[in-house]
Amino acid sequence: MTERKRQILQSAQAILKKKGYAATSVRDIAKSLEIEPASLYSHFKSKEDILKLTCFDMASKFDKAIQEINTLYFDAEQQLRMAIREHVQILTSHLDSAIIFLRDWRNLTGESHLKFVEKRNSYENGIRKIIQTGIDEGRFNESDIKFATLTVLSSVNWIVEWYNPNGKLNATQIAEKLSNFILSGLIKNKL
Amino acid sequence: MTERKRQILQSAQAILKKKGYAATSVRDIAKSLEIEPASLYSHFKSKEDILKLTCFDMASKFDKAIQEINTLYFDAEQQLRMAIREHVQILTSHLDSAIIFLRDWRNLTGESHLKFVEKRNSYENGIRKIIQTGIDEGRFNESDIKFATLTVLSSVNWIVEWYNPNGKLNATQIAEKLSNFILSGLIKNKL
DNA sequence: TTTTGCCTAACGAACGTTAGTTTGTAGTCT
DNA sequence: AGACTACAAACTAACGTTCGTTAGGCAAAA
Repeated sequence: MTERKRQILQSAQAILKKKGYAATSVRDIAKSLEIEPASLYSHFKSKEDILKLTCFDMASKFDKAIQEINTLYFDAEQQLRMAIREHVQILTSHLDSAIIFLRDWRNLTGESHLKFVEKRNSYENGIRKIIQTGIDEGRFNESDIKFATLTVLSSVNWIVEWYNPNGKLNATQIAEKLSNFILSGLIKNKL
Repeated sequence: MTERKRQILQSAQAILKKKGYAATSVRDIAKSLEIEPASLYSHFKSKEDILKLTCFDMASKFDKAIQEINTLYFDAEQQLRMAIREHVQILTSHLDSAIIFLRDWRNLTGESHLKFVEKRNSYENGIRKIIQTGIDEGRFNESDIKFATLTVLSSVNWIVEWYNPNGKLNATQIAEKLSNFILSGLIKNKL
């Protein structure tokens, strides 16, 4: 990927984040770069190509993170804390892409769509595995595992809806707060 | 609203849910009803009119629920449990509309957009007020109140991403599980 | 006889994309 | 140094399609 291509991609993502993929035209993207619409096709095969690159680039970041964590021999609580920290870190340090990744992946078509869902499920399984370990260890409540996984992911992903890079909480702080909140819901009561 | 209009609205919502507002054409909607695209304009002023009706109809349901709860003299925990139960109930019993409401409100333009955001903030304030009461009562942790509110709403709203009307959990059961999870994150540790 | 619900036909605008060409720049050879 | 080559990155012009929407009319129900 050339420098220029990366530059254009970034500009495109800023607009896609604002307007959403389906509501953004190729002409919108071109205008923000002050080039002609046709010029974009020197860099990308299609409009969907931009979406594809964005979604799969993010997916691979998440994939890499969860795989690393899954190979570490920490206990479930530590693993979950790490996973949440990494997740928040990825989301907040690529906010534009993250929003597109979370909202617009549905616009992927054909094989891309299938592959994306596959990757998403695989990540979800990584999180689920950690929670399952916590239950096996006797540390986490024996709750509905699917339910727990989705609740964890939902609260983490929703961050992009309100996160402000200039706000008082940085990524690490958010991750810690969220971890405390989530773990108090998972960890067995010590009464 | 005539019976026919309601019928068309419902059909439209089923498609909007699947494809998203921006990616759905008026022709798509018409085709599913086996009528001509132009015929839709006997019932609706515009495509956005359909979105507007859907979003504000849902908003008013949420609005009504939170206002009722806010006038009741229960403690914060009870109020929050009620709010979550009502919220889940509304989401799951109007799943198509709920998904459009949550995902596609950004496509509202002009005054509708402003008004919608206003309504959303007002609802958010209702939830925040309950949590604040819990803190004042000394029952909830003195956490970042904005953070807590958003985390509660995120986990509740994410339900629409995985809820299956034919699944083993009904709305009430989901609400209770979620309430337990959320409250264990909010309620002070009794150690 | 008015109203409701749909029709046909068509409008201009915007859409994603293509073909073919020009421009600027960096490196290479004489 | 100056000429030649190669390539990246943009351009102009236009393509066929789809978009949301309107005007005006027709048939059946109230």
